[in-house]
Amino acid sequence: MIALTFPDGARREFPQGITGLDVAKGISPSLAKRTVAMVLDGAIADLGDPIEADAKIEFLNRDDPRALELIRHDAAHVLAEAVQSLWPGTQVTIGPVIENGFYYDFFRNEPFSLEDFPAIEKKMREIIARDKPFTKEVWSRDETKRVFRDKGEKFKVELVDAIPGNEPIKIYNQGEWFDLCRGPHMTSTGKIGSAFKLMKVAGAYWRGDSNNPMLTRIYGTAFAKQEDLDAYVHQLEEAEKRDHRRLGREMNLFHFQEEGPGVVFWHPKGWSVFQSIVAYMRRRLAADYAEVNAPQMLDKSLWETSGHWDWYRENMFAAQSAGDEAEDKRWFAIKPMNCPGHVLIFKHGLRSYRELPLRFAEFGIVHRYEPSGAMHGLMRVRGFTQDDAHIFCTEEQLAEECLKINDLILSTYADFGFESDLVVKLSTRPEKRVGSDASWDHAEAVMTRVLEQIAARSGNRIKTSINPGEGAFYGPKFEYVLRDAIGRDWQCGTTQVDFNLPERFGAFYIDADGQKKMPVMVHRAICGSMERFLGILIEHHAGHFPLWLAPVQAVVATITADGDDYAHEVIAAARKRGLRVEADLRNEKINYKVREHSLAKVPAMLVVGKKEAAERTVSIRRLGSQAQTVLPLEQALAALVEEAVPPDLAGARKAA
RNA sequence: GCUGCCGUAGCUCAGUGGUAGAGCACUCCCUUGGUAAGGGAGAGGUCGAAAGUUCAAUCCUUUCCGGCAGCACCA
Repeated sequence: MIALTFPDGARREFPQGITGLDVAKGISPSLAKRTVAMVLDGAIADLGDPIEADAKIEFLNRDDPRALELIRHDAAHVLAEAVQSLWPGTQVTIGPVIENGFYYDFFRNEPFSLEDFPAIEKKMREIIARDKPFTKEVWSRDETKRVFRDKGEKFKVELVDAIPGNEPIKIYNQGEWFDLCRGPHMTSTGKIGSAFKLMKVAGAYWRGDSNNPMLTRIYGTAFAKQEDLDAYVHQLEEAEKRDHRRLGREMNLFHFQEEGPGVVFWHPKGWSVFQSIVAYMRRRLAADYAEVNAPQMLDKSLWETSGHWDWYRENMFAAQSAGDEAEDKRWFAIKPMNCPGHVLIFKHGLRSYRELPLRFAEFGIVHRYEPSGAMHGLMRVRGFTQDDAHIFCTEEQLAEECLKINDLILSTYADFGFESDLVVKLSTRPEKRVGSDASWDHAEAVMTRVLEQIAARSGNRIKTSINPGEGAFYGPKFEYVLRDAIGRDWQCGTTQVDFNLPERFGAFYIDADGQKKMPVMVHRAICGSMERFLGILIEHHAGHFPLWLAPVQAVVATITADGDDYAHEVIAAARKRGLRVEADLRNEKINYKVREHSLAKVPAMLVVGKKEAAERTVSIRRLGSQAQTVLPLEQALAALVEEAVPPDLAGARKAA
């Protein structure tokens, strides 16, 4: 006999090997009917599994959040069956559940297209309506391979070989169709319900390796209830509305064009926001960093010294004199990183231990030849500005410097409105790397300790994790990940410890004992790429920038031409106070103007007509609100000026 | 880079084997209107580039360039 503990705390004995289904039936037939799976000691299992030992048991119905994964996984199986029944000869591979749904990868000479979706969905509905039970069998390895080989499913045969020897080979049947699968599944296909949808089709490499054949992947999603599916589809539409590429065009911030793949044409308004961010960063750095500027192009030999020519050449641009007659035809590499330049600045002249830590910051523009398929608006470009810095310090100063950087990064994110759901990840030594194991051991030990301190200092508000093998080739790194308003994660900041570059360049300082010593070098970025960070901000705010960032903070719009003189006065007064304002004195109705500036996402409209001119007031309409507030001019401007103070200055003022 | 899809006016998109259209934006005119589109007229395109098929190509074919989705990549 075994003892099962139920969620209400009740404990009952059952014969060993009883199935979850029989336990449920014993309680009530209706429970058995609505249960799709069970949870044994916290792990989801097939309801038909025999229970062999004492456990806590819980029955899941399909509305339980934990069942969502099962619904999606089952839907993936049904998708595969539907595809194979519509296109016999198509090979099935894998079909896992992912964050917002599921996918299934197929091998077929003719790829699928969106036009195939209605037919596939129809077939899926048929299979679900049949409501065949999912039944599990355990097969022998050889048997499994033989069956799949006979069916021409060579990918499945490979999968069987990849299953560790001690694990059973499980086959799930759903009527006639079956699939190799780890499980668990619900009791029958009918439990999937009708709230599913195929989303898109794309290529994907077999087992994620670009040397392998390309498969066709069909993405889908499924929910317990139709309204959940509708809400999800709606959320996707919302995400599309805040796509920074669309907003960048609509708000006239920047553009791209064919002649410059992956490089940004910044328009006046976009550049204004960009410069507001840079100005903010400069203020934050003023106390501790010295800003420098290293050359854009340097002789190839320097990149050989740094190791980039060997390690990073595929991603670099190179340039030489364009003149046919030019004598000097040597190659210059356009910098993909700022670090070598900063090492050279450090190396210029003798450095004393008294100067350390020495912190060089640069808003350096780097160019990287990114794979064409990687480029994506501002998020992934070939030319971008880093808020980069390199810190040269002693071994003893290293941990303290990392913590100092941590404080700077976290407080910066907070100022931009990213305060919760921050994660710091430590990436450790990769397979391809430079430096001795001893120095990696040491660096990782220091950074592991710092990581613990980061978590502790934040009162465990900051989550931490480890990315094994994801470090840079020259050292371990911290990656700072923030979450935007619609729940997407972005890795922005990074702190990297480097014991490679100082050595390659022979950088040293004179220590207190008069001896040469090699400094430790720390690379760090906060926003990462300013372009990308701005892209994130656009999507985070859906284009509704806070006043301190908005390129045009207010538009002064007249009702009729009678207001023109006063409007000029208002604009002059606002500009005098440092506000970025524009005039709209066009011969258009106020409705038209309101609509246009609302679409352009101008935070404030100051409407002036006869009345306002006579009373020396303005009628304020804020973006996103229909309400109008009439205030005396001075008062209105003072409020806007106050609101437009950047968060660091506002914070400093409050502290004072 | 790989797979698939796409490329027509500044933007969003129709369209045809016989060298092009709409709406918005733009310019001008009328209108001076109190908080999300007043009316009229005009201007604007080597139909991504090159080669091929054809009497004839924006349309069919090939290659290249660029973009989108996903994969791989993100040092």
